[in-house]
Amino acid sequence: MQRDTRQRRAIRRVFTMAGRPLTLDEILEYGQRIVPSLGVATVYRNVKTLVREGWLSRVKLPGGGLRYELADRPHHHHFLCNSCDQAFDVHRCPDEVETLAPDGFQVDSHELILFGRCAACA
Amino acid sequence: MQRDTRQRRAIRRVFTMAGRPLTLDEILEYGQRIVPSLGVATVYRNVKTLVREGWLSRVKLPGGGLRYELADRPHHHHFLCNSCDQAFDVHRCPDEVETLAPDGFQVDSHELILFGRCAACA
DNA sequence: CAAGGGGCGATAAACCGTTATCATTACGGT
DNA sequence: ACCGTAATGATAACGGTTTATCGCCCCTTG
Repeated sequence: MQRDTRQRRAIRRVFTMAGRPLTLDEILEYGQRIVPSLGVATVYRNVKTLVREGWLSRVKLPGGGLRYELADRPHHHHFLCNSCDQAFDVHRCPDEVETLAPDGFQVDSHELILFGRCAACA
Repeated sequence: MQRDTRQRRAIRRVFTMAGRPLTLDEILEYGQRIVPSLGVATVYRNVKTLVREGWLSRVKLPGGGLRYELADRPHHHHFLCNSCDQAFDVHRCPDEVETLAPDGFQVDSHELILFGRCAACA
């Protein structure tokens, strides 16, 4: 049976407060501010579980490891800061993206990534 | 001084024939059809050199390792097949991409990736 | 509140892509 | 063709991320 531990609650809280995709290091760092003893293995375990439950989703952005975000967000894209390496949500999307593929190619989904400097770094 | 070896020529030929971004495994596989003795280290070494020379450029797509493509290509994007994991070029680009970022965010570049099934897999 | 067992966390170990090592090969200038 | 030396290739080593291990803790149920 699934237990409701302090660590698990902390990880969930980190995501609802962050509002942007997080790397495992970020989850660990922010989570330790709530539960200082939080360990790496626990983060990996819970993130994996939360993904399986459909509460989190994997965000594959270039450079470094995977990131994770709340799964219930509507369609959006991402901005990746070249300076601090943080990822942010971009809530607008160019139209007609599906039509860009070559003939015979079937588009299921798409990802648009903007690179640059975030508001804090610019 | 830079020598013109069979291996180096093979790797260059692989790229001019492929016309799409290649992973290191793909370079190795295709290269070995030209020079069967071709080894991993040689591929890594030459790819690194070719990138430094500006002949190849790194393509960072989600999932797995880096890919490489000819550097002299005009602005374009990529299609990633969910079935065979091959990457292809997409020569069209949505307009006004730079304007999608939130206020205060400075956009330097962007990458659009279409996911789906390529013509061969569909 | 007591007890059972799932979860935690420190650590070790597996994993994967990349780089270093080094004896051997072969390119290119003479 | 010869020779010096850069390049090759099999392998070991590396670094970073992810997973397995296992004794202890603490959440849950009765």
